[in-house]
Amino acid sequence: MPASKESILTHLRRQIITLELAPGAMLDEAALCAEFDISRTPMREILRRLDGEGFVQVRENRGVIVAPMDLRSMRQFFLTAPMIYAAISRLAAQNAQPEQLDRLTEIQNAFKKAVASASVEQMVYYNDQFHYQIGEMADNSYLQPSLQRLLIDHARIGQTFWRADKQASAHTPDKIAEACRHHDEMIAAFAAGDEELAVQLTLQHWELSRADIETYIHPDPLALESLMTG
Amino acid sequence: MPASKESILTHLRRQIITLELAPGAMLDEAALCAEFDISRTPMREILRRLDGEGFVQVRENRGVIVAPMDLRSMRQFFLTAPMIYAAISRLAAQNAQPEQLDRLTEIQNAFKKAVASASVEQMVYYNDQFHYQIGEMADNSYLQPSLQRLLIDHARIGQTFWRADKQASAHTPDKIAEACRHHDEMIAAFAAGDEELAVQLTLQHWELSRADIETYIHPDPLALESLMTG
DNA sequence: AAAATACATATTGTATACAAAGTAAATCAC
DNA sequence: GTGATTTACTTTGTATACAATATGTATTTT
Repeated sequence: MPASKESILTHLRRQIITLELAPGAMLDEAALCAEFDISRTPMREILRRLDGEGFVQVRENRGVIVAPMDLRSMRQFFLTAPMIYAAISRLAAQNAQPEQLDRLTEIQNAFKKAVASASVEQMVYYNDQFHYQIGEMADNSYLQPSLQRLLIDHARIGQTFWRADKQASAHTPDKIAEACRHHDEMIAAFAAGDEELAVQLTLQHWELSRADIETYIHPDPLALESLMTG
Repeated sequence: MPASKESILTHLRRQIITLELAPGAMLDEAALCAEFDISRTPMREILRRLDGEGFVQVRENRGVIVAPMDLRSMRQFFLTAPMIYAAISRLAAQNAQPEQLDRLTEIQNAFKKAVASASVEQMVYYNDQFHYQIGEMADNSYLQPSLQRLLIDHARIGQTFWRADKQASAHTPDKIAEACRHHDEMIAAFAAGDEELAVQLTLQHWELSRADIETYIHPDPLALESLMTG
């Protein structure tokens, strides 16, 4: 029985944001057709749609690759993310519908389960879903495409965030627990329609993630020095 | 001889932003195939790509329509456009490459010709190209998709801007001439790398357009009153 | 032996036939 | 006459065969 196109899209998106499919990796059309038991035509349509969403790049006559992650775009990411996230959160606080808040809570519960079971892939996935759902609540078709692109790279760049915590020592505050708390508080802010609080929490949440990524990119200089003098 | 896919894409994009293809209009796959002399497979690929770019909507089993323009999204447009335009302009001032500035000047020259010949469609098209090129100069893959969606609707909503001027009386300042001057000044600001000036000009440019659209949506109340009392 | 060309192979793009889904019209029941 | 159901038809989606393009290998040339 062939898989539905929607399920294949979801599956591939998930593989890409969890780095199961590496940035820049070649996607073999024929292999994917065999894997999901569909013919080339619908599979090609799926790949073009993923291209439109920013997950892959379709290159004329030269196959499809997972969207690459160069350091050059990193700078633009740090510049753009807080701006869009803040704008989206403000709109979400203005426009959130009850059913959407229920869905957000559902996702957050799934996220908490992932944290409890220490499953990095699940954490990455449900965290992404959480922020995607906030985008849905913002209900702004102009900002959504940018948000989606930011979330793809945020999930991939921030991968270390969820992994690194395993090594957290007793005196280090638990980043994941803090991120999780942010989520809960954000849900409350959206439900209350408190724009300012929602934006403030979003920026705190961003800062937590940003700082972690930065230290990963620019490791503690002392550690570097000890390597050189040791 | 069949048309190239790229030329078909350009052609359809242009028809959509100039309103030659009305928002919500059904696109007949078979008719398009015949018109451009290609088979369904590549035409379908073109339509899905236009969907990814926000020009059309592909609805499962129910055909393709030109992206609709509802009043609901209008509000989001007014909210989002200045924010994205300003951010894009700032980045363009930071990152503009000489060849990109040359291209921008070329487009502006074409735009001026369109103004001189009073061709509304050409004005709409080259104005769109002008702002799209600024997006290229900003060199930010995260913001670009949002900009593109804004430009599609800006071109369509703002259509009146270029048309209405024909009726401008002697005492009304010429909006089109002013918009054209903005363009020239923006090019200079980008070339000089003057971020603040670029942003300021962009917001002025936006305000000119915004005010025009607003008066079109909310016509002079006195005129309305005279209709009721007359 | 190194570079360049030509050939073989694999992969991507296109056309078309077939299947499935949706739409509209006509018939039938009430 | 109105509403529901069936049937014909149109449109969309999928599979597959064929064409064009790219890639890698072997052969030739210098």
